[in-house]
Amino acid sequence: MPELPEVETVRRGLDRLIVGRKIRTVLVRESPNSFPNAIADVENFVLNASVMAVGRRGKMLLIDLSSGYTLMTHLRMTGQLVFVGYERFGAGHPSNSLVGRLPDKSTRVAIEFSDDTHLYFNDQRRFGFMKLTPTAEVLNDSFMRRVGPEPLEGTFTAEDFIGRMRRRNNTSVKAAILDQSVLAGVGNIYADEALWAARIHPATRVRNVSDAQLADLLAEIKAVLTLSIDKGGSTNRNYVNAEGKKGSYMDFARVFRRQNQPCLRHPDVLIEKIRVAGRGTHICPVCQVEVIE
DNA sequence: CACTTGACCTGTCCGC
DNA sequence: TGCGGACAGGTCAAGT
Repeated sequence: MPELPEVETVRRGLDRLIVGRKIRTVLVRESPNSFPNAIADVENFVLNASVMAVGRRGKMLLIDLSSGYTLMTHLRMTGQLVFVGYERFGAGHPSNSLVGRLPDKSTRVAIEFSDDTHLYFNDQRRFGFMKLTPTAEVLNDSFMRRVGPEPLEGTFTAEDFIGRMRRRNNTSVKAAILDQSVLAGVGNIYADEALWAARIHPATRVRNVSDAQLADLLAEIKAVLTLSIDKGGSTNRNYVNAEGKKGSYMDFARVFRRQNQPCLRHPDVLIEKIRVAGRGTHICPVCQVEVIE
């Protein structure tokens, strides 16, 4: 599921909902990925610790605890982090809502806070993980060492982006912007959206994209990520925020999952779905023409 | 080294 | 209904 806007939406929700709460119990369901740490570490460094801050780097969530440890959490394709407070007992919450049904069969980790509220890590496909790392060693994590700049930070310039893209001159421009070491946070949805906006065919080799086009592409990446954060992210299938609610960006999507619907620039032309870089890819065949040298 | 492909899992959808 | 296959928001380990 989650790309930068979805992970940032979850982060903002958790920042509001769990900071300051103290962990009373942690239940880990058998899973190859969640909590590979020794149980003793969980008991020593998670139980009775309080949540100090919730950060994000690319698609990685960083839940800092008062014990000096961080819960590094990656949602991968279908992960969810949902806080359940007291509302499940209150009026106005339909019993069939996700919040009302948690935990469920895809719950991998259940954290109970000392005030009887809960945080559930749900993950249908079990690609995601939650792992305990000393906060001082978070930056040594292999993902953290390799991940590229945050696209929405002002210090990330077009020159930086062009330089990083040029190292991937021989691959498709879509594969390049999906590469988290080039820049952080772009996934399949926003790659397609930004490439349509910049009028670049996703299969075009980077070497055949001009510097001016790359600068334009970065501007469109920033614009689409910003818009999506504003809409609470995209719910294509499973994504929900920290309150179990869906995002609305898909109502604004211009190409993603709009195959066989008209291009917003060319009402007579239908969006096509093709395969690029091993991923389902949506294009307007008129706006986006592959440049082959 | 750069680049591509398959694997990791579970669930859903589509065609027969 | 049932069954097989393709596909799904990400990343990494192998392969070429």
